[in-house]
Amino acid sequence: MSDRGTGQTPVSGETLLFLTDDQLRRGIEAMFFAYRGFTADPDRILQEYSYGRAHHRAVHFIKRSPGTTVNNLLNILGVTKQSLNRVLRALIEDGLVESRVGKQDRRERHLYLTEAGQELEKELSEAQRGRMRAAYRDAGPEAVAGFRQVLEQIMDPEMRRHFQTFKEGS
Amino acid sequence: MSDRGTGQTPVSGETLLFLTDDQLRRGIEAMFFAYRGFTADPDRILQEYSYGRAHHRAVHFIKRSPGTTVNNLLNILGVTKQSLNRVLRALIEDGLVESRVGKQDRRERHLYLTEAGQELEKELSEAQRGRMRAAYRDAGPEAVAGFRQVLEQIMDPEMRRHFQTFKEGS
DNA sequence: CACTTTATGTCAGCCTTGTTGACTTTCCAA
DNA sequence: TTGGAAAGTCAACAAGGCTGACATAAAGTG
Repeated sequence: MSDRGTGQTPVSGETLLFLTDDQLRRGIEAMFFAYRGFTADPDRILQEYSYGRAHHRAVHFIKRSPGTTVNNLLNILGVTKQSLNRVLRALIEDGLVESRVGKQDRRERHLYLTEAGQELEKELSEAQRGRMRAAYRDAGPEAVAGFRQVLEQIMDPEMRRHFQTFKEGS
Repeated sequence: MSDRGTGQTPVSGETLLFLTDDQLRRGIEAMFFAYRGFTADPDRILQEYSYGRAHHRAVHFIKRSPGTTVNNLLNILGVTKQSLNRVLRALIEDGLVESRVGKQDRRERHLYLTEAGQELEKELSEAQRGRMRAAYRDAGPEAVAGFRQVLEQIMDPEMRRHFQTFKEGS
């Protein structure tokens, strides 16, 4: 151990070794490689339907919060309305998503998955969950708790808010 | 299948509750939101230089393995040579990366960061490490161990090979 | 009622970063 | 000497980000 990297200085306690630049770099690379795996299975399925990750994200969060408004989705996904609209238009035209005018506020559009949309969502999420389930099982419950804990800390506060909102809500 | 279709059904042992569809969904969303945070700081810096994430990735792995070949980088990054070439060309033209003809095999190009390249890399990685360090510190060493363990399981076997190669190498 | 704000949609155009395909040059190795 | 691997280039294209401008309808406000 000793040095490693450039910015190493002796640390006070041995317990802080996990904060060295080298450990952090490994964490960064783990995130990079893991994210590729994380998206690989849905990506393959999406290709068959000529959709992309953007469609997957929209479908996922509509499934998660049926009746969500366009604006809400915009905030969660962190893209422009033009970008999201392109994706939603395709999903609506293809009959996967239904857009209903709001009852209280008729300016709003509430988004729902159709039967076909539910099916695609199921196919995508089952593929993605399959990999996650295997990873969780191999790593064990304590590792999973740590995994979730660190991920939550990595988020921007605003994203964390979205994440935690989902946690409680339903 | 029994459970984990749509909702929750009793599982065999209480320890398996972390494998429910809902827990998996939370993990999936955590990955999504965390990855956004993970890339946010470097993205901001890159914008100032009119570079993108692709440039960051190239710079990161050249820093990690100085003298690596284009082909090696291609395998790690998982993109086409045309795509990587565009990025490398820009970095070379801007004087951040140096491409040296191989001595044994003169077809190969070995890639190195120049002084300027080192500087950009440092700026980017310090920003990214800063967030990771804070997350690690808040979560603690045991959580970090779990985090890394799960991420490694999520990777494709080939990516895991790359990741582990880096782990040992140097 | 008039005015403003909000939610949404849409058009046009731009950028990055990925793709495929075709082709060339270099040069190692059988 | 010839085949093929490594690298680079050119062209064309697509997804999915972005900005800016503008339209519409509905809600809110004075």
